[in-house]
Amino acid sequence: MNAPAPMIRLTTQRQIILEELAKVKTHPTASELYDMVRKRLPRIGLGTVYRNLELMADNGMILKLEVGGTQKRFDATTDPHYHIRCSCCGKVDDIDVPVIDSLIDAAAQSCSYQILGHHVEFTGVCMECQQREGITAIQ
Amino acid sequence: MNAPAPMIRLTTQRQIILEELAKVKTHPTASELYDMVRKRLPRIGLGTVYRNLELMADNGMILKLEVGGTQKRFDATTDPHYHIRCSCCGKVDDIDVPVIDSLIDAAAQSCSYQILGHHVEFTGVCMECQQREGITAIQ
DNA sequence: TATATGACTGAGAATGATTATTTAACAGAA
DNA sequence: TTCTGTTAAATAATCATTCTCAGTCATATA
Repeated sequence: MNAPAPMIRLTTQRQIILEELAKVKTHPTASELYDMVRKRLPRIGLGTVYRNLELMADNGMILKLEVGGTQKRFDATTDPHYHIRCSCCGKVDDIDVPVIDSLIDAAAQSCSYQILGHHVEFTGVCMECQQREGITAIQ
Repeated sequence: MNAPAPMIRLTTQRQIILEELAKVKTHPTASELYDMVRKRLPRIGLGTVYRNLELMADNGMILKLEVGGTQKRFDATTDPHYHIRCSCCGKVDDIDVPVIDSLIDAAAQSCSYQILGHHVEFTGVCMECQQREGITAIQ
């Protein structure tokens, strides 16, 4: 159903984007990644980063996280896992809750969509934001 | 932790936005809602729709869905339920899969976040898009 | 080695969604 | 009424993302 992953060439830009993404445990946005990559390739364009992230996601080399918040985030770890997003600072972390494969079957039985996948996103307040809240006492 | 819902006045604009939202089973975006509301209030501004949707969501009167895709969507049904999004046309529907409350506990035990909630989003291809694909044999 | 071809890049313009700002109208209290 | 704060409409501004285009690079082939 989805396009069968047309092989792509691993250019310098793509390689470095991939390396920088794999280097971090966070799930950077395109522009965070742009900043990271620019330290090694100062002349790279933001468009190139966007274009190649999209391309690599289509190829299954990386994961595009379409979670809440205003920006898309990317993840070098492609095996299925869930995420938690801090509703305070927007940070996204992996969360070690077992993936429930049976959800797919349940979904398939209760609607006419052809199911492709699922994702669970938790929301919460990260440790840093909890502490910061504690100090300033609120909001 | 979250602000304790400052009561808001139910102005004509707010009432009509709410009515139009409740009227449909889909989960319209702000601009879809803007088009719907304009049939009854031709002079309403897009900003007003955005402002009031945000306000009503903060108040717990409606649900703001921060699901994948580029636009936020809104839902007049506030009790917990999951959604499925068509990866082809972007449409979002409710899905009748039982909500798994125990996920919250599992999450709480496996990370240091203070958990606030969770959401499951399925992706798939809706009936209309399946049929359209069948015809044009596709993509 | 020269050259043709197509994939790829960087720069910047364009787009689309959302938020902020400004000014005016309005509701309720004094 | 007059004051004060809330809300609305219009519009400008912002932000993320995508698009366009001219130039560059990799590869293959003559």
